[in-house]
Amino acid sequence: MEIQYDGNEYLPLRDLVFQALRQAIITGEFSPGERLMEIKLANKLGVSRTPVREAIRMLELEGLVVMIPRRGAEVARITEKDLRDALEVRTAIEELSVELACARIDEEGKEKLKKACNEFKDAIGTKHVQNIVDGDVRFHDVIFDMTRNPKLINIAHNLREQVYRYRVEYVKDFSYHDVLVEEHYEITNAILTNDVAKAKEIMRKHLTNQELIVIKNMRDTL
Amino acid sequence: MEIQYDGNEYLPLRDLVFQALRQAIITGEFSPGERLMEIKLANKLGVSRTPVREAIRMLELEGLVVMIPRRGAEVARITEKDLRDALEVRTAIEELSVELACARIDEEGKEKLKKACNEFKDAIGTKHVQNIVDGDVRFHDVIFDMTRNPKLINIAHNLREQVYRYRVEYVKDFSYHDVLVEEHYEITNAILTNDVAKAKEIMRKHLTNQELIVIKNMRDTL
DNA sequence: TTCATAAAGATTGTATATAATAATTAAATT
DNA sequence: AATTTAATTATTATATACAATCTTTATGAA
Repeated sequence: MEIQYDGNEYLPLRDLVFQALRQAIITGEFSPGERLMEIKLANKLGVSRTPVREAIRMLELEGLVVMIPRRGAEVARITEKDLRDALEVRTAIEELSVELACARIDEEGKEKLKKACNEFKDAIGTKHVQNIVDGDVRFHDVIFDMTRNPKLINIAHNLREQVYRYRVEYVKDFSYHDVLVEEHYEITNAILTNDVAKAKEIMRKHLTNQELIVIKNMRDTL
Repeated sequence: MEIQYDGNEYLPLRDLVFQALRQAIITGEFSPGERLMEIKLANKLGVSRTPVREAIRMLELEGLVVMIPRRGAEVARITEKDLRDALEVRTAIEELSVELACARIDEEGKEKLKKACNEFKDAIGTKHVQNIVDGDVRFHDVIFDMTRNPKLINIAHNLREQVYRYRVEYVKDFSYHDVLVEEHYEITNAILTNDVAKAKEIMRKHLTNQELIVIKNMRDTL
């Protein structure tokens, strides 16, 4: 875990700490249930307790840590129900997203979508988990961006974060890779041809598939 | 604005400050664009800057304040686009809610729903704005609760907060009151008879109506 | 007057200090 | 040995102190 200074822009330490801690949590560097102790983290990151505390407050609202009064923060333990709940909402958000994307897409959006779809296929080709996850994130992000609705984007990102750890597990199972690519292409074509109903239908199928597999993987892991 | 100690439970100051500030923002005690200065708030509430700062961090993630680096926090200015964006997502969330409510309702839920629906009618009868707003909140909360999905509930509450100020304005216009009561009854009946399609349809209409009127009111206010 | 510049003050950002509470260990008692 | 109690340590919660930056006011020159 390390603080990343990004470019020349000014960013308060709390934001850098927040990003560092978030990254560590969603990638699994911190295990669920693990306590986040301020002094330890502050020393590790080379800052004082103040920015660490503020970052933890932010992670709490993101749902990535839970606070126990007078005891501190610990990494949120994700239950199967939590996963189902998040995916239930996420499905509705992603369906809305493709609907809005169909309505608001422009030429630039079409190019970006095709590009992201092809790049995901390439990422699958590398058989490298992080590449694949990143490619998937970027594909869905292109669709989110086309909604031009920052609040929607915010919620979608937050829901993704909450299940990120288990989605990575999912991608490790190579047997689903071809289906994933196929579904992305179908979604892309439906949006490009403005077939709203089909786009929503496939997106729903895409996420339902994921849900089943992710939850199965989760059970196996435990 | 005042800190409210709630019962015997222990709650950190930051949470009390957070609730006090949130209340002040959504009720309009603080105007959009107004700066939130730490020392001033700390003195007003009789605490130090630390819990105030932490509360502001939380409000930032809720979208109720925006941070300008090295300048501090100010109450979020809500544009017409912000309202549209929030209501766009809220519609999808509320449609999902009635769908899930239909699937997961039990006897206790049915009673609660009928009760909330009747109490909303009574609240309208009082012609008292705060009563009406509270009654409306409780009605929709009963539906949210029936989803048994805490993440959905969280998101729904957050979206409500972001437009609360303007919804109050909306309720002040008495000419829509009868329609509101009628729509609540229709939604209630559709859920009780498990008519998912109708419940979703009316909920969508209910929110679209609101959107139009709230935005009209907003334009008039400015 | 108007603009530019400098000084003063106000405010946030970060660090540290103190207080209150929780967790752990050691001691004492049964 | 097991259990309770006391003492110690660790940790969070809150308050304050200091540093960096922004804002405002005052001053001077064109």
